Amino acid sequence: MTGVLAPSRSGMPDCRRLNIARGKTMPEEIYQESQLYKIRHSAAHVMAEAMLERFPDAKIAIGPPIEDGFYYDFELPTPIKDDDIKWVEKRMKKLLAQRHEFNMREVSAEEARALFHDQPYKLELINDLVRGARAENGAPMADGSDGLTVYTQNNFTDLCRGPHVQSTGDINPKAVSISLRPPAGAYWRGDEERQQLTRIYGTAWETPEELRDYRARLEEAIKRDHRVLGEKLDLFIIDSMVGKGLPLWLPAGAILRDTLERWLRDIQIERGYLPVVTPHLGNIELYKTSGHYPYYADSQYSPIDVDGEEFLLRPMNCPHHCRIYTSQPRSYRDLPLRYAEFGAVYRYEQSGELRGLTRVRGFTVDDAHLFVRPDQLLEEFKGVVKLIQHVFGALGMTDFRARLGARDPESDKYVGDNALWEEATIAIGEACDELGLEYHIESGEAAFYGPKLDFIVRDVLKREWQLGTVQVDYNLPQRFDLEYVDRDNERKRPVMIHRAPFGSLERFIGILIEHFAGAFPPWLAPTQAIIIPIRASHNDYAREIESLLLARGLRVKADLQDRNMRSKIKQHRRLNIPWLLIVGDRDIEDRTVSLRLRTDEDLGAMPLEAFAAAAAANVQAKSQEIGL
RNA sequence: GCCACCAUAGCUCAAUUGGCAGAGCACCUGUUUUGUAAACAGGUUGUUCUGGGUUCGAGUCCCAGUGGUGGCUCCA
Repeated sequence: MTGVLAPSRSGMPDCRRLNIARGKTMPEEIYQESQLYKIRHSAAHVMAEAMLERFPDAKIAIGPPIEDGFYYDFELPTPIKDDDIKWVEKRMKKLLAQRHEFNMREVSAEEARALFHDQPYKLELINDLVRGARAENGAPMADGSDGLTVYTQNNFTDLCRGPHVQSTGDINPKAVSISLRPPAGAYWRGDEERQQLTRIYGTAWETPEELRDYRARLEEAIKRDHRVLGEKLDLFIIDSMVGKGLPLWLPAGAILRDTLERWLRDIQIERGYLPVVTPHLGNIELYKTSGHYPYYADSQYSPIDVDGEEFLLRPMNCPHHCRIYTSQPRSYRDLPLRYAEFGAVYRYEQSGELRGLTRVRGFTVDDAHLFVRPDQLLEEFKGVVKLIQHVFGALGMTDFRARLGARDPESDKYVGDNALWEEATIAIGEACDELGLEYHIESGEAAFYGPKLDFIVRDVLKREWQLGTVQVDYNLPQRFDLEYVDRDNERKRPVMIHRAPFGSLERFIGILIEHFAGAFPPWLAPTQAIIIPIRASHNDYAREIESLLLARGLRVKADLQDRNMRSKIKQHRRLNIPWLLIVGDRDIEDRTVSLRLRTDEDLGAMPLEAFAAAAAANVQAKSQEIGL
């Protein structure tokens, strides 16, 4: 399997641009050929027409279809209000019902400029198209200098390559909405330095039923949002007095986190990793030496003065690990050295970027740095990829994409020798090929010091998040002057591999909560079983079971509250506890537990010892099933 | 950081044109002793995010700040 060149997320300024990268289940090419695509593209034009009626002085930018809908960007003379949106939506539906035809016309650059003489964004696009500018993915933005086309429906003409539906009558007004998502600011051409426009999002489907389903899917998604479940299941809070982006782990969440941490730590020890522990601060010289200091200027906190020396709250762990490497002379026989640490790091993130557990200001990287000889690079890299595949696989997380982040040849933000970059990029591709891992290459997604392989998943609202990552680095070994003495007694430079299978505990758990919709497999469930006595007279037996199961290493609790059994069942069902053990007279007599699963399946009475053994085996096996 | 929106009890939400701050769940007390999705009765719970302003009177209107949501940019 070879990598395919995929478009970068930004910089395709024509109106066919898709701003959300698509998963492999819905190939972009197929979408672009679909009727739905034409409907959404056309709906965007109709929305623009209605917007221009509401805001005659608005300047129009671009309006492409996206996943689940479309948007159009405008420069507005006044801020848009909810009433404006309502008006535009109503007007839009009327225009759709009027069955206006979409007419395509080829125009010369001259004509196009005349048509859009008062539309600066269109003029900029025309100039780029005429110059034969290429999008970042290398695709021509127009077929040739005279290939400009415009589409007109009713009183609105847009510079556009199409395709469109025949007539607005092909779009069901009841399958269109622009009020599901609020308007957003969006920079012209995705460039923070340029004008911020107002983006109006819409959604359009072939039938009203599809729109209804889409709304229902959104509502379902909210229910499994990790922030909603985090509160419902008492996993974590983010407290405004502690600070935004600084999550506090509650006991249940801390158990989940600790379970994952211990699991990965054990796997790593089996694979020859060595634990290290390093502090959360470091002298600023450390980061100047590593070269992170200027590169991370925007994302690190102000230095802390300690007796006249400056210290940084660390934004990454690698420099500390490099200093451990240099603390002793190293032989070729020592390599590879794999230093692992669950290392807390702190990064300044703009307030608007913060989000639940998936984007925070203090997080823990399940970090490791592998110091390897060049001849070990490929094998070690493969070992790391296998480890990540194992981690994802064990959790049933199959819905990810792998991205090979290569350097952007246009940019000068990278350090290091071109030949080494080339070599490392090829090595990563080879490793993936040998492991049968499907991936695609994206230029501009590399770290500043080297190419990387990232594992990317989508959350419930289809946003993409980078989790696991493996990065090859020739730069830090040089900056820290890392060496080993080779077989021939020559001092040589090792290569570094940075890797984090989870990426960060915070983000990973956020995604994991959504992946399981809060119903964790028993080995991860904060409470694995709850024992519910039917009457207070059964409390002693419940306590006895509790001790017995605790002694078997299970996380269980006897619910001795003075309330009836049915209300306890309801309460614990809500918390997604995998196993409910109901005990009454019959159970005491037979030394059984009556097992009810959180799926509401009633498995009936089961000998206590049999349950204990089966539950322990289930947890031991990290089973995804809760049936015993 | 930027654009738009939002903020009422622990949670989910009410409160007419500016006119006594409420309900359900949770929690507490009592009664009830229950075999698989909410027993009954009573009770507690508020700086209506904060600070100003307008008004006879502000949860409601205005300004500023804080926090949150959706998006952009950025990112583990």
